[in-house]
Formats: sequence, structure tokens, C-alpha cells
Amino acid sequence: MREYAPFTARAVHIIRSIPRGKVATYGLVAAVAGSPLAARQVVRVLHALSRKERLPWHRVINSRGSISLPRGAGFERQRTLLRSEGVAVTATGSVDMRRHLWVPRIKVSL
DNA sequence: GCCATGGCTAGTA
DNA sequence: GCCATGGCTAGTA
Repeated sequence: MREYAPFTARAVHIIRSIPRGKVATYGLVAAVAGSPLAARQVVRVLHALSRKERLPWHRVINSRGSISLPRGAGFERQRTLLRSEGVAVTATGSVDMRRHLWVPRIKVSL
């Protein structure tokens, strides 16, 4: 048994807080986790922990606003899951970010 | 299409 | 060494 390294733990927590009907980008999750340039690590986390941690992995897409999985079973699964949550996804995997991008609530002290 | 990015783990010593 | 990125540019039409 091993506890996750800090970035990984934060990424898991953030991914868990993306609500139904919304999507985040790899880079956004990385930035909220404190490492704006670590988008690829978010990919790694998704890849390695989605199953074990039961993450809403389908709610994370790329910065161009589309599904990054190569066309195939995974791609279709992601599109189906998003649609089932009310997210409009085109046949090619594009999501209307104006409507569905998750904007995390931040706390600001003056 | 290219390539810098980076946290982490498997696997070696 | 992995990885489902991201951002910029050359090169086509």
C-alpha cells in the first residue's frame, strides 16, 4: 500500500469534482493542481488510475475542445458517456466549450 | 508535423 | 520511459 504522490492526489481530487454535464481539459486540471505545464501527467493519471479510483475520466478532454482518444472503442465510449450526461458532442468528438467547460470555483481573499 | 514539457513508476542494483 | 498534451510554424491549396 502506497499513498499517491502530491500531484497525483490533487489531480484525482480535482477530476472527481468535475460535475456531470461539464468537461475539463488536461491542462486545466494540471493548472488547478498547481502545475500548469503538467497536462501530460494528468493523462498519465487518467490512464493509470481511472479504473481503480473510479474517476469520471470521460469528463476530461483536450484543449481544442475535443475527445483525444483515438477513434475506436474508447472514443465511442467517451462520447456515449458524455452524451448521457447531457453534453452535446459532435460525431467527430467536438464539445461546445462555451456551454460545457467547467469553470472551477476559486476562493479570493482581498 | 514537430518537439519541449514533467511527475511518477517499473525495474535495476 | 511513459503518456488520451499544447502551442507554434512550415507548407499546402
